Parts: sequence; structure tokens; C-alpha cells
Amino acid sequence: MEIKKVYDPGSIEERWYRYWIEKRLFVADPCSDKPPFSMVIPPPNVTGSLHMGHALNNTLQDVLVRYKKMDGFNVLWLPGTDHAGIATQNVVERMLREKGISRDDLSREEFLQEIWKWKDLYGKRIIHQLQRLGAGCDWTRERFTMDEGLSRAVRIVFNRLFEEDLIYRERYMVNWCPRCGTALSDLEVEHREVRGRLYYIDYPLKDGNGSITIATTRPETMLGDTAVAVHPEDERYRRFHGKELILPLTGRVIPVVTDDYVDASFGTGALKITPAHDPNDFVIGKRHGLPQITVIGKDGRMTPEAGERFAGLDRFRCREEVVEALKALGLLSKVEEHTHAVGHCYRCDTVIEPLITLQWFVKMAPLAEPAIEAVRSGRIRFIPKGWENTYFSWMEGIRDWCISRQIYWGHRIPVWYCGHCDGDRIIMDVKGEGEFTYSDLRKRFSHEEILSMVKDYRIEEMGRDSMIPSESAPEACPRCGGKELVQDPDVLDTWFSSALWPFSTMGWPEKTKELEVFYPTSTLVTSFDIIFFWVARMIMMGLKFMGDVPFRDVYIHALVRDIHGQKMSKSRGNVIDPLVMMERYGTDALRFTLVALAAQGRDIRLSEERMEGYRNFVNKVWNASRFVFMGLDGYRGEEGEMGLMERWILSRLQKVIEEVRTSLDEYRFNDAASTLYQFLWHEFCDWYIEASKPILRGEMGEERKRGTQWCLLHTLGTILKLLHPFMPFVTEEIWNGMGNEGSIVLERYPLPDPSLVDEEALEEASFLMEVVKGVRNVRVEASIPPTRPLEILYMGKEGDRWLEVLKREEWLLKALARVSCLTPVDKRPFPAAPLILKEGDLFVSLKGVIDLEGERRRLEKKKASLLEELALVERRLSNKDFLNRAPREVVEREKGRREDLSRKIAKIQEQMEWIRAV
RNA sequence: GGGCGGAUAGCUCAGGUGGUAGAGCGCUGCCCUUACAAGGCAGAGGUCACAGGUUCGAGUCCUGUUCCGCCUACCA
Repeated sequence: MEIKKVYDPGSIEERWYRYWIEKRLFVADPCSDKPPFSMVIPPPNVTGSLHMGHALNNTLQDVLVRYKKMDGFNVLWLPGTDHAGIATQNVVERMLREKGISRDDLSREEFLQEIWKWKDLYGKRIIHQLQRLGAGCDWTRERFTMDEGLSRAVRIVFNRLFEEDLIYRERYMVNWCPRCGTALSDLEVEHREVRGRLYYIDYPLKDGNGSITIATTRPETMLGDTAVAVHPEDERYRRFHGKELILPLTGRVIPVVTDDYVDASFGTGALKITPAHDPNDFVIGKRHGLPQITVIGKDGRMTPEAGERFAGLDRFRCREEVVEALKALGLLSKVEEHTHAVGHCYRCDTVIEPLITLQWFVKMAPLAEPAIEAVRSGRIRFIPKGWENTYFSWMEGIRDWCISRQIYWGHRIPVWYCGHCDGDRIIMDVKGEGEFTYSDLRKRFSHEEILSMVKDYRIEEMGRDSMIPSESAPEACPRCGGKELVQDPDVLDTWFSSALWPFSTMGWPEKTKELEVFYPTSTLVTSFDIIFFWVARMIMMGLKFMGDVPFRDVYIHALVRDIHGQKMSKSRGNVIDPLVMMERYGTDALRFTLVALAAQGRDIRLSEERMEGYRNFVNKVWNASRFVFMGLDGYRGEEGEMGLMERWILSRLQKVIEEVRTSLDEYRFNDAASTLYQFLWHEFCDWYIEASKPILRGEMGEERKRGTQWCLLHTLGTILKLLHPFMPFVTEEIWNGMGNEGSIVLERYPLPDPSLVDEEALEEASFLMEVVKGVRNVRVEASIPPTRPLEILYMGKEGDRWLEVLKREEWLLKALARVSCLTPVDKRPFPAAPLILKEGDLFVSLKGVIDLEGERRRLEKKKASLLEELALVERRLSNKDFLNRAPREVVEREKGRREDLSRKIAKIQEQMEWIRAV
């Protein structure tokens, strides 16, 4: 049998993945009588590409899925993709722009067709990449947020919320991205510290008696000022109360108002009020009944309201112009450096403009209340628990959610308007002709003609009675029976549909078997940056529409950063591409690296070096298996006779099984990974395989050989099963190479067998290993050639436990430490190096060793560390309080240590005297 | 402004209920020993950020300080 010396992942991964899919191993069975374990995937963007965050997220889910599957659960891991409204639309717009086509050149329908084309072209890419990662998803149930079923769920949810008055449409100040041309929710705004300036501007009193100086970071908005506010208690401004000012550059007369909001200690203590362009001013303006003057338009340019001089200018250009103009008038009294947080669009990084527009909102407080309770009561558990506070603090201060987006790609708001009843409030943009009301157009054209000639339209404010919400396109207006209906042009925030994901993907609102069996899902695995965007909203919607939480456990994993702790980004150029890593090191190595580094509550700093280390581990697994195969000649599966090392490795194996299971159950992925790493490499390979070599050579007889073969095979098989969730490909390849029938996926995840834990074997084996290490140490330190056999001597009498163990297992010393023979002696032998062990007085013969300098060095080193330790123990034991208050067993242990240390030191002392004498 | 997390070996990090500080990588020396040089053996390396406190005993619990992250906020 030819097995390659180096594991080659490239040649087998695709083959096994295809096999798993063909055998339908990950297809869930709603009729199974096994206990269910279900998860829904955090759906990646349809046209996205796999990055390290996805790789980590899906590896962790896959570990759980494979573990639970092997552990006897009926597993559903439901996959799918998200339409990612703004992100996808932006990508397609950019693509079109490169072809010289702008969004305005296309009709809504044409533009949507382009996006669908794009989606069809790239939509499968991320799915293939997840498959490449080995993800054991049930692909027969793959969903897309804009599938018909999920879209229907969206419409029904919208309608129900609308009926209950939890959705409303209002003219309100929202975050507007002038580049994307749409409103955003508060969460979609990224606040960043920006170094700007604070401009001090004088506003003269109308009566000519001086002026008030205000401070602002946005001078261009002064063109829309409708008041200046001061704190009512601020003595400096008492004489201005009720006075009027002349707004520079416009000549508009504005009042001085008093408001508690004003912080007298900031700037000059006088605050200019621009109700149309600042969220605070908006509120203050309402409080004082101030007019809202919109001077910045949706395109980020100044409106005609800004005055002839500034109209049409970009808002930032206008800032400069305003400053220049004020300077020329001598009204700019001071400019200071000032850093402050500025909102940026999370999709395109453009500076957000607060604008008053008509938008749709979800009333959040009533939905949040039960969602808070669900976590507080423990029905939902965050892991690590610390995230619950983050969740509470956001939920408790939750604000209404702006859900309308002025883009094309997404779920249309399922509300219609009647052209006959409300045509005056439907404003249509006719290509090249300007704006007309529907009513006006209708005088000249038919309904169908209007729809075909209109590029865009908007719906002016109107009462709830005028809105016709519906789960599907309504036949007629319920008031007039007219059939000239127009649907709201806006689409919903992408996260609106994502919020329904755990149940919309399982067929809701139908009462499906899937929902019955798999909802609530067991676990959600995601990262903290979407706790608000997604996790919280799923909880609210799940409770509202399913009457139950969407999941029990929320495992929040780390963010993957580069080795310096920087977020990976294309612009920083520090991206480690998982696809490249899979190509270079194999998928199993990538997965194992991510899992091994995924400690709770800390970010992952990823480096390629690390990956190389785990690639080596995968190779180690491969070669350990290769060794086992090679030692199998003529073996038929008999059990044979077990020796000490067999009993030892089997005992250790039971403990490892237990540890791995507990770690996985507690989402301590990294602990599970490192337990397996240490066991396979440093126990199974370093000790057991080494010890098995002479036996396989037949040196201990046939019975022992068969026992060892059984044990090698059994232990390796168990390790492979334990490792399978972490490194599915190599384990499957080896498992099948071992002549097993069927996939390792279908194997039972190992259970610990307490009857195999042999405490005596654990003790004796660890004693022997100490002896071996001691002998090796003497050899190296005394520069004895590795090939030269050594005699070891045991001081004591026949019948001593450790002497008996040594005699029984002498072969092991010969094999692992090149010991030639073991000789019992009754007094201290010379020349010989003592082994400083816990048990037994053992010596390595130094006959013929000329240079004792190395031996002296070894003893010096050992003595120094023992003395240090002894000092510590002495100090403790000389403390009366310790003797009186510490638990008895702790005191006893310390006393034992003292004796042990003293004995060892004495031994060294004796040896050093001997060396000096020579 | 509020909140959270971090500071442990040269580097990256583990260290559930307080009781002898660990891993990987890197480093040093010796080994191509027929599973694996992507390897083996042996080793060096730590005042656990700082200052107090609780305790017989603190990397671990409490308080404060410094320095880094991150989240959040209507600081004009």
C-alpha cells in the first residue's frame, strides 16, 4: 500500500465534499425521532466573497453541526444568502458606471433586471466557497431573502405590524446618504472622530445693540437657521431674551429663544438652531414652533432656499464660501481646531446629512420589551455572557427604526395608493419633462401610459386611510373601487427581512413540519457587530410572530484581525484571504487554526505562520495514521494482550474524550482543539507510537503485537472521530483508508468509558516516562553519544514497587532511552548520575564518561531551582497562620513537598561532592 | 460623556469555583533513528502593567492609576 509521506489536501477535499452531498448526509429529516439540533446560517451577501470572518463563523457552526450529528441529533443547518440591498445595488451601479451607464439612464425595471443578472452570475460564488470550507449545510433547504416565500413573509409581517399601528409613515429627521440617495437607520451610520474646526460667528441684534456670537462646526447650515438658543439661567445672555437677530448673509430676522438643552459651558453658550439639518435643532425647533428651512438637498447640494449666491453649491464647497463671505463682513470672530464625531455611511463612507424626509418607521418599544425579558429570564443565553449587557443597554434605549430605503433592490413596501382618490399627492417624475401630479397626468393619459412614461415617483404625506396595505397587489381601492393603484416606491431595509430569517426560511406563515420540529433553533453563531442589526431584531420578530424565541443560545465569536490587531480591510492591504489559505495549507489547516484561536471574548490575531503550524499538525495526523497502517500487516482485528502502555493510552483517551465533549458543550472551541492537539501529538505520537515500535517488530510476542495493533487502531479511530468536526477532510480520507464502511460523519461521537480508566497504569506510565526523560537528560548534558547504550541502576531491595515496574517494563527503557540493562544495587553506586525523581532512587552509570563538567552543570541547574522551590515551601510552612488556617490536605501536601525537595537536594549534594573528589 | 474588554515567556495567546505559571511559533544544542526534517530529543526564557486592599495564601477576588482596543452617545 502506497501512502504519500506528506498529506496533500488538494487532491481529496472536493471528492469528499461531493460524496457527503451525494449521500445526503446533511439533509435534515423533520420526521426523525432523534432530538433536533438546528441552526440558521447568518446569510452572507449574495454577491459577496468569502472572507476570514465568514470562514471563522461557518467553521464554528460546522464544528457544532458535525459534533451534534455524530452525537445522535437530528441536525438541521439551514443555509442561504441575503440580498443586501444597498451593498448589492452599489456594486451593480459601479459595474454599470464602468460600462458608462448611470442609474438614471435605466428605468426601475431595467435596473432591477441588471441586478438580477448580476445576482444570477455571482450569487452562487459565496455558496461554492462555503462548500469549499466543508460546511455541512442542508443545501436542499437553501434560501434567499428575496425568494417568493420569504418575500411573502415580509409582506405579511409588514401588514400585521401596520394593522397594529406598529408601523407608521412620518416626516422626520433621518440619516441621509447623499451618495446612495437613501435614508439609513441609526445603526447604519458609522461615527468617526474627525478633525474639524469650530467657527465663531457674530449674529447682530436687530436693534443694533451689539451681537451674539455663536459657535458651529457647520457654518453652511446657518443659511437655514431659524433661531439662536441660550440657556435660560445663563446670566451673560439675560439681556438678549426675547430679542431678535439678523441672520448674516440672508438678512432673515430670527428670534433668541431659551432652552435647557443648551450647554452654557460649550463654545459661547449660544447655539444656532437649524431645525432642518441637525437632529437636536430639529427637536428644539419643534419645541419652540420654529420654521424648518431646508437649505441642503438630497443630493448634498445647496437648495434655492440657501440663497442665490450659494444655491447649487456642494455642501462642503458652500462651507468654504460661507466662511469667506463672513470673513469679508468681519463677522467671523474666531476659528478653532475641533475634533468631533461625524456620521458616515457604512456602505459608501460619505458624510451623512441629517434631512427631514417622509419615511416609514417601526415602533420599537413594544417589541423590545418582551425581547429584553426573554434574555433576562434566561430563555435566551448569550455566550460569553458579557454580551447580554450590550444587548440590554441598546434595547432599553431603543429608538424607532427607519425601515424605508430609497433604492430599487429589495422588498417593495407593500402599500398602495389610489390614483383616483389621492392623485394630487402622487408626484411623478416624467423623463425630461419634470414633475407632475398623477391627477394632472391622468387628464391626458391612461393609467398604464402614465406608469410606462414615469421614471420615478414619490408619495406626499397622507393619512392612514389613504394607505392601502396588502399582502399582494390589491385589485381595487377599497374606498372608490378604482383600479388605478400605485405602489409605494420605497423598499424595506434589508435587515427587515433578515429579522424573519429563523422562521421565514422554514416556511412561515405556513405551519410547516420544519417549524414544528426545528423552531426555536438551538444555537445562533455570529459576531458581535451584528447584535443590534440582526440578533436583537430576530428576537423581537420571533417573539412577535412565532410567539417564541428564535434560538436558545447565541454564541458570539471574535472578530478576525491581522497579527497587529488591525481590522482586515482591502484599503489597509492586510487581508488574509481564506481561499488562498485553503489553497496553500489545506482547508483542514485553515479550519483548525481558526478554531484553535477562537478563545471566548477576545479577537483573533491571525498570521500565516500560525496556519503553517497547524498545517503541520494535519500532516502529523496523516503520518500517525500512516504509521498505524504500516504496522498492520496480517492483522485481523483480534484484541490480543494489553501491556502497560496500552492501558495508559486508553485511560488518557477516556479523559480526552470527556474534555473534548465538555469543551464543545460549553462552546470552548479552542480548548477542545488544543486538548486534541496535545493528545495526538505529545501523547499518542511521542509516547505511545514510539513505545509500540518494538512490539510491532514482534519483540514481545504475537499476543502483545495483536494487542498493540488493536490499541493503535482503536485509539487512532477514536481520535479521528473526535477530530472530524474540526478537520473533516483528512479524517474522512484516513477513516476510509482504514477500510471502514461508509462515512465517518455517520459514526457515533466517542463516549468516555470509565471502566477503561486505569489509575495504576496512569501512575506507572508517568513514572516510566519520567525515568526515560531523566536518562535522556543525563545523556545530553553529559555529552554521551546518542547511540551509546547506558546502564541504569536502582538502589533498593527486591519487591519495591518501582523496581518491579522497571523490571517488568525494562524493554521500554531500552526502546525509548537506549538503556542496556537495569541493575538493582543496595548502596549508592559510583560513578553514576542520580535521576532526580519523585519516586525511586535511580542512577545512570557514568562508567567511561571522561568529562564530568556537563554532569556538574546539570546538577547545578537542578539544585538551584530546587532550592528556590524549597525556600518557598519553607516560608509557607514557617507561617503559623498557614498551619492553623489552611485546609489540612494543603498543609500535608506542602510538608510532603518539603521532604521530597530536601531528599532530592541531598542526593544532588552527594553527587556534587563525589564529582569534586574525582 | 457613558459602557465593555485587554495588559501573563522574544511574538501571538490559554489560564471554570484563589493552593507548585502553560501552549504554539521563535530561539539554543544534538540527531537525516525505515510514520512524519511540515520531523525527533534535550534545553533556555516569566518581579503575571502599576499601587493599595481582602486572605494563611492572589495571575485569579476588591479599589484606584496608567497605557491600549472596541462599542455607544443629540459635545453645537
